[in-house]
Parts: sequence; structure tokens; C-alpha cells
Amino acid sequence: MRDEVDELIEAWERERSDLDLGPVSVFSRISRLAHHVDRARRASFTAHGIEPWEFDVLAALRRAGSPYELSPGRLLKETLVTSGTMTNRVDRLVSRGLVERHPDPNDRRGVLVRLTPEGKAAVDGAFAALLDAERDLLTGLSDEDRTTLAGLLRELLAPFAG
Amino acid sequence: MRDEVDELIEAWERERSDLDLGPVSVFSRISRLAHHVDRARRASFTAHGIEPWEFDVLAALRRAGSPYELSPGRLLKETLVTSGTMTNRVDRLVSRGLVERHPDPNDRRGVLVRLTPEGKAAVDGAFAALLDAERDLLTGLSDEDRTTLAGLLRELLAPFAG
DNA sequence: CTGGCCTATCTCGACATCAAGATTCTTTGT
DNA sequence: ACAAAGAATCTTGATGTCGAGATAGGCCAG
Repeated sequence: MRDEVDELIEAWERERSDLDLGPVSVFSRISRLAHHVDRARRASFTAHGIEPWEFDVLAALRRAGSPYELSPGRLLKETLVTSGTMTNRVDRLVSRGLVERHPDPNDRRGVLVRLTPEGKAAVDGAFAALLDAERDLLTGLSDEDRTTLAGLLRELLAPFAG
Repeated sequence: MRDEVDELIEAWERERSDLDLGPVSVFSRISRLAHHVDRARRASFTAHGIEPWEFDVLAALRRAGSPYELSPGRLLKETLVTSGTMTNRVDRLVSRGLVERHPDPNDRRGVLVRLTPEGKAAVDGAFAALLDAERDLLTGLSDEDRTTLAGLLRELLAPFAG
């Protein structure tokens, strides 16, 4: 079976047969998959009235466990965005009533962002929908393949740790 | 070996042990890798004076082979962006002298975007740098692992074909 | 050869992101 | 104590993208 990336590589091969295109077979597919998965995520979430960027923040708070609160700085690390972006995101989530901002009792510079009950309900519904959609995308792979794939991806990701 | 996604999954497990989190082990890693690879791409390209979005367009034209020209519509399919975005990208590439716009001789609605010699030189240099950077990221994997990984990713990507 | 539909491209406004800098508070060394 | 360095958050301006709609040309049936 040939896919769009195989065609991409063949096209490069025709033009630049001097290059080793091995990396393309992995990274181009990863980028494309990420793009498609983003679209699938958006579709799953809109049914629950939230945007992907909202989910990312709400999910980080949800995972933290009761009382569902984290500092903006911690949210940066969880979501891989910059501080200006996070300020903006929290502002909008506050105005939608999905999170609240509270002063950090232990550090007067700091703030804690806390999930409201509405926010918790929204993220739980959206997460279930996301898992269903992602499971559909995995139907072509056996459980063993899925485990192998996850393992190889983990090795690729390892150098970025920290 | 545990990575950040294993921790992510464990955190969800603690909060929602009722859910099957298998899909997360794959898709979360794909999204994170895509994010990291984007940053690596940007770093490779800035040394050659171009941006990732510029590379995407120039590379599509370069792959097409001499005379290195494609319609904007074809470029949309190659780069997965919308038409408004492509118009904007081509505008900026024209103003940088990396591509030229020519009327399509066979369809008066249409336009052909053609790589200039400067554009060709830029994309060839940037592509070599990109391959080097990506090869570095693959050093943790054997050739066999890399092939296995590419094959599994191809299967995941298959449903999106067309 | 003409009306209706389709296709290719561009225009425009809204929006989310980033990077750098400003602000406020904390920590450390003397 | 105090000054300097560091940390947490927010502000601002520039930028790139999307999506819907506009424009212009092509295609085909009657």
C-alpha cells in the first residue's frame, strides 16, 4: 500500500536522488497525522461546545485532581504554550465561567486557576468524545501494533524530555 | 522508561479509571512530536533565511521538477492549508523574489506559481539542513525500528487518504 | 449561443499565537 | 536590613491562519 508520503518521497527521489530521505518517512507522517488529528479533535469538541485550546487547559486542571487547580506557570508546561497565550486563554475561560482565578495563598506574585463545576462537566464530556473518535482512528491497528507504535513514539520523544 | 505521556496517562487513570486510555498513548505522542519537530524545523530553516511556511510552498514546487511550477490549487493540496492562506503565502514569496506568478496559458482563471533560481537555491539548502536535523532525532532508533514505525504510521494515515 | 452551475483564485475580518518587555513579588548573599 | 538576581504573571504589537464570501472564467445542456 502506498500513501501520500510515499508519493512525496518518490517525488523527492526523482529530483534529489543524492539525499537520504529516510527521516521523511517518519516525520512527514507525524506532521500530517497531527494535522488530521487536530481536525478530528475539533470536531469531537464542538459537539460539546468547547474549542481544542479550551480543552487543553481544562484537561490539565481536571487531571490534577480535586480541587482542580494549577498555577498558570504549571499550565504552560502542561500545554506547551507561551505565557502570553495562557493569560489570554485563562481570561476567556473565566469569561465563559469554566475556570476561576484565585490568588495563591503561598506566593503573592502567583495565581491559581481552578476548574468550576461547569468546566469539569465540559471537559469530562469532551474527553469521552475525544477518546471515542481516536479509537475509531486506531481500528486499523491490532492491540499489539498499537503498543509497538506507542513504544517507538516514546523513544522518539525521549530526547525532548525536560 | 517512562515519558511525559506515560505520566499524563497515569494522571488520567487516577482520575478516570473508567476510561480506556489506549488511544492517548499514540495520539498524544504524535501531537507532541509534531510540536517539537516544528521547532526543530524552524531552527534548521532560519540558518537558511526561510520560515517553515515558506519551505512548505517552495518544497512543493521543487518536488514538481522543472520548470518548478504548480497552480495555487495544487499547492493547497500539497500543503494542507486554505486558499486564503496560500494567496497570502504566495504574495509574500513573490515579494521576497523566491517565486513568480504567471497566468496559466490553458485556463484564464488560473495562475501558475513558479520557483525562481533564488527560491530553488533556498529550498535546496534548507532541505539538506532539515534532513540532517531530522536524522539526529532518529539516532535512538535502529533502521529496522524506523521502518516499522514508518509502516505503522502509514496505516494510521491511510483513512485520511483523498 | 445563452443561462445555470462549477471551478480557480483572491479579499476581508476575526482570531489565536508568539516573543519581548513590563510589573510585582520573592529569595539570596552580604 | 538591603540590594541584586530570579521568578510568576500580564501587556503589547506583529504575524499567520482560517472561513466565508466575492469575482471571474469555463463547461454543458437545451
